[in-house]
Amino acid sequence: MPAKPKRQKTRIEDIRRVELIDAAHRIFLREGLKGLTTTKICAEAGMSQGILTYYFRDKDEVLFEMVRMNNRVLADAVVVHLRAASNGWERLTALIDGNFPAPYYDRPTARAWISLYAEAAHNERYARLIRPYYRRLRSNITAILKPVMAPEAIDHFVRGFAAMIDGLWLRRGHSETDMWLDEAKLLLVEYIERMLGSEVVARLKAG
Amino acid sequence: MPAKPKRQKTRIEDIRRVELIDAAHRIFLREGLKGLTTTKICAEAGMSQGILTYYFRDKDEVLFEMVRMNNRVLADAVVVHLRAASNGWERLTALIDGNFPAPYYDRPTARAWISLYAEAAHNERYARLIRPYYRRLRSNITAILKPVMAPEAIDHFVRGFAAMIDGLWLRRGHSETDMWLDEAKLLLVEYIERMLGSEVVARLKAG
DNA sequence: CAAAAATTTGTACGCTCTAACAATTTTTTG
DNA sequence: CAAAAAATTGTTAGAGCGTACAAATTTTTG
Repeated sequence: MPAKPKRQKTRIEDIRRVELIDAAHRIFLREGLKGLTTTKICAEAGMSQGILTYYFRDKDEVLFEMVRMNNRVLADAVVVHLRAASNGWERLTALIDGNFPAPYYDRPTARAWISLYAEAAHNERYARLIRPYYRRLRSNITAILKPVMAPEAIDHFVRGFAAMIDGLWLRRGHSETDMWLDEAKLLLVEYIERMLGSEVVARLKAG
Repeated sequence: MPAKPKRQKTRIEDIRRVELIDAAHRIFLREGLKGLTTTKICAEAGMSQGILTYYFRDKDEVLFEMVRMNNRVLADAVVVHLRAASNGWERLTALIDGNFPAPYYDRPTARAWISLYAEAAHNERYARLIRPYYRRLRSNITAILKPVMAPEAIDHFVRGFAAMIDGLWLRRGHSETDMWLDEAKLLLVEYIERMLGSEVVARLKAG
């Protein structure tokens, strides 16, 4: 057996994979999970049918890579926001900004992700794809609130906060006019303020 | 042309339709919208394949009737709760009870309805099926709050409240343990209390 | 430049689903 | 009870899907 079974790979493999993932992402936003077929992905990428299974095991691997890429981008954005924050309150609002990225809180995006969530409900592999998102949200909030709140109170708050975030995305997908970015962010800020109470908020703003 | 084109129908048509709708409902809760196929519906009802298109135009008509039946049952339950309420505050909590019927706030139910919502996002006919639910919720809340709040404030509140309800259902579908009935109701009651403020709540409880 | 490897194409198989429908059985009617 | 109507069955056509794969093309290698 050779010491170097794989030589330095040409970059074309990486290029094609990214092109296909991008194409899948466009279809996904446009037509949801149901409309995401191999034929459409390849056509959108300007390639022929068979190429997909040459660069990926199957269609799901394209989808999974797409979701992972998205999660990574979102998580990085949150980190950037968090770094810029100078106290607990700003770190909380940074989480809001991170979960509602300005240009992407639109109906197609909301619709697409809802379709993925729906599938995840009956498919464990899809469910595993989504869980990291919540784990990170939970751990971020917990870290921020730990200095100023009791653990059980934090858990209770996180459950409500997470539900609110999900609900605001769901409402966004439901109608073109029923929900919009500023309103969603305002509702979340109000939620934090009223649920934590002015005393905790003051302490958050202090440190 | 005869004066009576349709004579007194035998009840068997109504029986079969209900049986098929019930069967569809069981499949729907068990496997979601994606698992709801004509073959499975008929098998579940103990009939043969072809019978479905004899009593319904197509599969979607079964689904639509199923949803309409469900909406009717839910709406009736809300009305019962509302009748028993003696002031504004109780009417609000009655809405909560109506939207979270004790034995049905479980994972299969949540999953199933999420799958329907996902489809509605890309299918206008499905979307029309769901809208009445929100219209009723909105109009119920508005009627309750009109005496004690400004119209714009009511709209703002309703958007948050509706998002919270949706989010709590979404969270319920996501995991077996992350959300449960008492916690969901508590979060909603807290939401109302904190968002409306003690003064408005006091006035609601007064009348 | 020729051989080998990598890349791309187009086709085709097997699967699942919906809806249509002829054929059959059961029930009602006169 | 026989004819007509209603109810039910089982099959099948047709469309869309994912994936496998042989063949063709392009690029790399020596």
